[in-house]
Amino acid sequence: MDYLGEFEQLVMLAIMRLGANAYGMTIRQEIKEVAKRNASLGAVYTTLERLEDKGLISSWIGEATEERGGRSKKYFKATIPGEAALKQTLKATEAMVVGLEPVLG
Amino acid sequence: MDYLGEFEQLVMLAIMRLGANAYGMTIRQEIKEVAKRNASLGAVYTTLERLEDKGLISSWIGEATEERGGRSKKYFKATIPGEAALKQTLKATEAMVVGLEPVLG
DNA sequence: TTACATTCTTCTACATTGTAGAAATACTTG
DNA sequence: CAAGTATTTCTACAATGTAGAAGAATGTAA
Repeated sequence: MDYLGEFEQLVMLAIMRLGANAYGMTIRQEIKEVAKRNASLGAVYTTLERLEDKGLISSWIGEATEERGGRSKKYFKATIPGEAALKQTLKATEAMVVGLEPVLG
Repeated sequence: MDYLGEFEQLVMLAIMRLGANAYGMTIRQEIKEVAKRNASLGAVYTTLERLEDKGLISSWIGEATEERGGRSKKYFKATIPGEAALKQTLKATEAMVVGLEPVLG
C-alpha cells in the first residue's frame, strides 16, 4: 500500500463527505467550499479515474432521470483499500505535526 | 501561493521539527521514525532542492569541523513563505477532515 | 603524503500525480 | 429534430515523487 498525493487526499475526503451524492461536479464544489481550493473539472476527473484504476474508489452510473437534461451522473465511493490508504497518509502527516501546533497554529 | 505536495509537506515538517539540526540525513531519519515512512536520500535531496528553488526553505553550509570525517552538512530552515504555504496546505486538508473523525479514527 | 574509510551531497533518469482547456456525450425541452 | 444543459472524457503538458549511482569533502592510518 502506498500514499495518496495531496490532491488525491482532497478528492477522497470529498467523496466521503458527500456520501451518496459524490460525483464529479459536487466533488469539485465540496473541495472549493470546504477546503477553499480551486480545481478544474479536468483535474478532478483525471484524479478520479486514476484512483479508480488503483482500486481506491469504485463507481456506478446514476439513474437517467435528470431534472433539466444533461448526461447521467457517475457516482463514486471509497473502497476499503481506499479508506485504508487515506488513513495511513493522514496519519503520517499528523504524526509529524504533533508538537508543532504552537508554530503551525 | 500554491500547495505543497504530500512528500513536500513531510520534508517541511521534518525541517521544522529538527530545528537547528535539519540536514539531508536527519530529515530522512525523522520522516522514517516519526511518520513511519521510508524515503531514499535521493528523494529527500531532490525535494529539498525544489523547495529551495521555490523560496520555501533556505540553506547554509555547516562548519567544516566534523567529528569523524565526511563532507560538511548543508542545513535547512523554513522561510516565512514556506511556513505560510505549509499552513495553508495543512489547513485545507484539515477542513475536509472535520466531521469525518468517526470514520477516519 | 597518500591511500582509504566515512559522511554527506549532487547527478541522472524515469514514474506518478497535478492541472486545465477543449471536445464529446447524453438527456430534456421547444 | 434543433437547441440548451449538465456532465463526462480526451489530450497534453507541468510539477512532484522516487531512487540508484556518482561525486566531493573531510578525518585517519600506514
